[in-house]
Amino acid sequence: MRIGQLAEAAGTTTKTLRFYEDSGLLLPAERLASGYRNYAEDAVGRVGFIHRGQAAGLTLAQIGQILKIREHGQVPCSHVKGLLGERLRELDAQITELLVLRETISQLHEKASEPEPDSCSAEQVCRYL
Amino acid sequence: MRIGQLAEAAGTTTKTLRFYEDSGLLLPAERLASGYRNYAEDAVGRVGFIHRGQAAGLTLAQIGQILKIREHGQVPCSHVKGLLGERLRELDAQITELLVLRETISQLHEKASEPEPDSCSAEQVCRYL
DNA sequence: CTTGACCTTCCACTGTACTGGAAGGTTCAT
DNA sequence: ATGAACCTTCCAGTACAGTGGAAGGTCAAG
Repeated sequence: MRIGQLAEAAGTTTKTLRFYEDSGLLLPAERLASGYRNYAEDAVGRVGFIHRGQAAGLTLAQIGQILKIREHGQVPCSHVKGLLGERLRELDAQITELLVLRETISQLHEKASEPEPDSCSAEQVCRYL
Repeated sequence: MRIGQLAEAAGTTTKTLRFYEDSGLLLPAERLASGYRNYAEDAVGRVGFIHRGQAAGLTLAQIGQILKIREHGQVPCSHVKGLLGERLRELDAQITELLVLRETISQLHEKASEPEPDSCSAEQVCRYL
């Protein structure tokens, strides 16, 4: 199948597929006499794997690592487990941080809603921040 | 004060201060005969305001808007309130999204921890994703 | 008079995941 | 034979908030 058909089947664009090849996520495809890329059926699965990895919050670099391990004939299970655990810890930290920030902003927002519409002093930029 | 002293006093770098000037967040400073920037004392407060804005999750562009309003002699209170409200809604959406993602990854991670260390099929890249 | 710390401008690069567009080649239907 | 739809490569740009470095000017101390 040509690149446009793969893009259609995998739910992405030809631009993105070429970008994935440049990034080492897709192996360089076989070429037709015309120079067109000619993909095997399993390419759809590979792109699907990339999408599932992204949905799990992995970066393309991390997904690339998993793919490389698989290409070397090894099973990436434990590596994947490590990545997922790492991602989980990052997420927890990120969520905590955002909750703290939400609290801060919520307080500032309430303060800014108080009925005191005059007298911003000239020296400071804004008494709410 | 020269740029290095302002950077020291405000807890940032000279690079960043010049970048702020280029971005319109700091007004072009007065120059000494040597060409060196010569800042007034209140510049420290202005940089502090930028930092507080960032701590509240505003972008430099949004902080720049507030500063511009102030420069035009107006009070930015209601604008700031609007920005904070907007930021609050964005944060809530972001937090919700991350919690969903956390749940997804948590499940994948548990699945990857199950005691079934053999039999990754050859067709798929990894049975955990 | 030179060394070192400081300053100036300008250009390019960082990371992430693409996206846009130009210039040209291929394939197929009409 | 010509037009549309597809493909190729390569270069550049997006958003964000800076950071790195080169080439050169300034200032005080030794």
